[in-house]
Amino acid sequence: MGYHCDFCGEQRSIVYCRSDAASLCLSCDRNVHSANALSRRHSRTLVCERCNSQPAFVRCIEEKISLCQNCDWMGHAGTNISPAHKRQAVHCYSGCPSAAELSEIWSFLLDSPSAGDSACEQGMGSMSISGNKQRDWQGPQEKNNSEDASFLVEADDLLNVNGDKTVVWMESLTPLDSKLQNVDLSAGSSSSAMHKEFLPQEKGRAKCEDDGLYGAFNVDEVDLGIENYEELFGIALDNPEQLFDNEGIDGLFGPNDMSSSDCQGAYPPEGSSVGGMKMQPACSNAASADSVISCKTEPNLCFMRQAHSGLSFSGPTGESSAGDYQDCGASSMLNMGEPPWGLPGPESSAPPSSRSDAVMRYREKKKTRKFEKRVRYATRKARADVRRRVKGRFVRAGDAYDYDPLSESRSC
DNA sequence: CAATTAACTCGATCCACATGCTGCG
DNA sequence: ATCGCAGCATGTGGATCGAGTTAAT
Repeated sequence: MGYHCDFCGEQRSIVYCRSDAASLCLSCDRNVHSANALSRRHSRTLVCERCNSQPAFVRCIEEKISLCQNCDWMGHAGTNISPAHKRQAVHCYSGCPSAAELSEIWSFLLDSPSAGDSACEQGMGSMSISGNKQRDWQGPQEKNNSEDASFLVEADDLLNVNGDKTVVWMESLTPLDSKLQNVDLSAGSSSSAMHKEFLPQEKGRAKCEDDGLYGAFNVDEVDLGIENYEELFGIALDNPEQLFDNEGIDGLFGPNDMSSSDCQGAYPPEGSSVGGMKMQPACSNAASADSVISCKTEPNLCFMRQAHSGLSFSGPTGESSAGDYQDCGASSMLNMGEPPWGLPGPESSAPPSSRSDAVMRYREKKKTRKFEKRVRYATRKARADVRRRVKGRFVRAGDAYDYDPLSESRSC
């Protein structure tokens, strides 16, 4: 994955789409994700400006750079150089927001050196939105959800509570207060204190409580034991293995990895919402079902703020291990309010065929999923890449070898 | 329907050695 | 507090093996 847009190959990549596993410039992002209703659901975020290969997780205000969790850790918590840098959560979005809306989401975007180049400005400029912008960038599913009074409080009601729609979905975008900004992100800092302090959803929760909206759903310290899943999801599985089978977990949490340390999220009942805010797992790293099942959770929920705009955000992951693959993009599936395999339930009117189709899609997705190996020391990798081998094993310098990565030749 | 076999998948293991890390003076 | 040094631990990729799973008979 490189510096340039995976689609056009010309512009600099700005956003990362997990569903497509692609880095895109803003122009292509809009083109690609406005193609159809499904692609509109893809959850995107900024691409890490350091490694250019991972979705950004935080924005370093001091350095004016968006970083994935690993780069953030390497650059901040992992060193003594700049642990005190103020950082701001980078949120995901879905749909097809306009340039203006994106700039509201990521106020720093236009100030960014990377985003400030002509190409990107051009990209943003091209993202003009027509009169009915809401329709333009709110996926049908979101609209359906919004229209479903049984699941979502009417968005306007929510707006009335807050008075200003901007407040609704921008509140968590404001820089964390100094105390929170300097949170220790060092590896292994998976303490509950960290999660509770750092995650903006806590802040959001507080606000919801203020609004009297949150009370309906309190998942503090939920133990995601097996028995709790049914409660949490409010569903009766016709086959419990659906849920605990990897397939099911994959479907629930999206196409990516979820390490046990990541799966701090508690997952509300399918399609549930709190005052118009849909819950979304803050992380969707791939996971063994076991790790998900066994993890004691912090209230690391990611609030999908689907206010009037229909734009959805998710907060940063509560991922604790820098070595894990990060994913701030939550499962768009969960967001869509429909389980991938079409769970039975009153809200699910999908025919049996679509259920099997969904299962097939997830099997395919699972097959093609790549578990990228993290290389900690590039120098060692470089050496290993050129080291001669015998049957895959390294050989002493000068010894006979049967494989030379450099020349692809055999000495014997 | 159960048992057997083949095909397939996937994780663990091995190797050498430069590099990174730690402790000590 | 800082620097240099020595010694140890680590990690890197490709091939292979074995256990487990799936499909076919």
